[in-house]
Amino acid sequence: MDKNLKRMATMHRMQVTGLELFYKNGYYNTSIDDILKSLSLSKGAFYYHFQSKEDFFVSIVQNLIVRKVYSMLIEPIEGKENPFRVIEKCFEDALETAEHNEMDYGFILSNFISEFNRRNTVISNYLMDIYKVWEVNLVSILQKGKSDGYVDRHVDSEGVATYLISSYMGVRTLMVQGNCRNLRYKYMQQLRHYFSSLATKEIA
Amino acid sequence: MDKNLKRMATMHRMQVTGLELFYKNGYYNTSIDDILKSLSLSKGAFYYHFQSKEDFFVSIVQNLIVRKVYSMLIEPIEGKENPFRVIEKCFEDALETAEHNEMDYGFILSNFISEFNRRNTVISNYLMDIYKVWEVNLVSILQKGKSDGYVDRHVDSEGVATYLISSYMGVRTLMVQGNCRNLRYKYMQQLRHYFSSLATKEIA
DNA sequence: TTTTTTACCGACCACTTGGTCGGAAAAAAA
DNA sequence: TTTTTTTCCGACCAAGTGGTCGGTAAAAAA
Repeated sequence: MDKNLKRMATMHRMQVTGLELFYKNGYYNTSIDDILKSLSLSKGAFYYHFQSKEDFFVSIVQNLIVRKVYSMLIEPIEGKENPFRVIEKCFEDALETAEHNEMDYGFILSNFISEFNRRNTVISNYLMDIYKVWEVNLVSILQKGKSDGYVDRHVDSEGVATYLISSYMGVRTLMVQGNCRNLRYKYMQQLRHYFSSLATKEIA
Repeated sequence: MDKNLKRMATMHRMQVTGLELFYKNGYYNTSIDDILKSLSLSKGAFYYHFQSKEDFFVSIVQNLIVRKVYSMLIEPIEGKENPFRVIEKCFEDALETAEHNEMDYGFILSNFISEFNRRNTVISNYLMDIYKVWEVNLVSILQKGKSDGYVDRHVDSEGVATYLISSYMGVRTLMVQGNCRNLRYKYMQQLRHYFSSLATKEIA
């Protein structure tokens, strides 16, 4: 069941290069030939492993994109500390990584959600699944933050999660055009401001 | 200089239909033939009026997209009232329009910025020009809000503008996937929350 | 060793892409 | 009316597009 190593290896190579180009040029602006050329592989190899361009992309979403988002935005948000500080740190790190990445083309998830919105519901659904996990994760950490006394009890966790995701997706889109450092700084500052309005009002 | 009415009319028809399809399917996923077919016009007509697909799109940006963004997000933000209320109203209206639009494919400006990010700098620049006007407009109304006593003097207007634009672009992207009503509600609620943390701390 | 399966090649297919061009209606100018 | 200019037609082009398919090395099984 795992003896098909060659198979897995080739598929993985294709997926990695595929994602690279799809992310860089967009799905519709990247041909299978482009990917094959940069891998020195042939059409036959591609259609031996994947049924179609769409099938190929779905496999990329489920294998690579999912992991990227998890490791960058979902897994770092855990622990019993102050959720505001945790999210802050997570976003700051993510933005900093993007800022220092010479090859940044925006937030991968948001880019593809935007590109496939209403144009390919199959792919859209897979992408939205990742989004939902992220959202649920944010909500749960905020809820825990309430019982831990960090988050004001009147706060609407789902609303906050939506707002956080929205704003993050937005800055990431803007950051591609340059001026990242400034954008990140301004964004983080306002994020902290926003958070401060959600924290428990201490009388200390 | 304005006697070329026929010319202007045909060009306008092409631009309107072009924008429709570009917005719906994306630039790279829409061919000139698609547009021509839905207009019952020929290639000759197209290349008589426009030099290339790119030139065509630029003209759409400068003639149609600019106006859409202005009328929806820039012009409504004027007046000497409380900037928070004005922006709130403007965003609420914009989101409501989107929500009730059966043919909504997201925020037009953000969609194209995302699609052309780093892939076509010429078009990107024209799009970013619109973004900048929007930003400047938000900043100036916030600054005025300070002297009018609505906005706390310590607030970083540019930071707020960035945060506002980011979050707006983000929700609009999310709204395409449905659940718009809920998203809009949650977003607006958090926006108000955020604003409340920026308002002058009255002791009344 | 022989046989079978896996993995890959690359010519080929029908179709679409952005773009060109000679010409012809239609409209305006003479 | 004739001439000129404007507007548009549609056949055509080279270069792709996603996808198929008969074939073939290499690896695994017999």
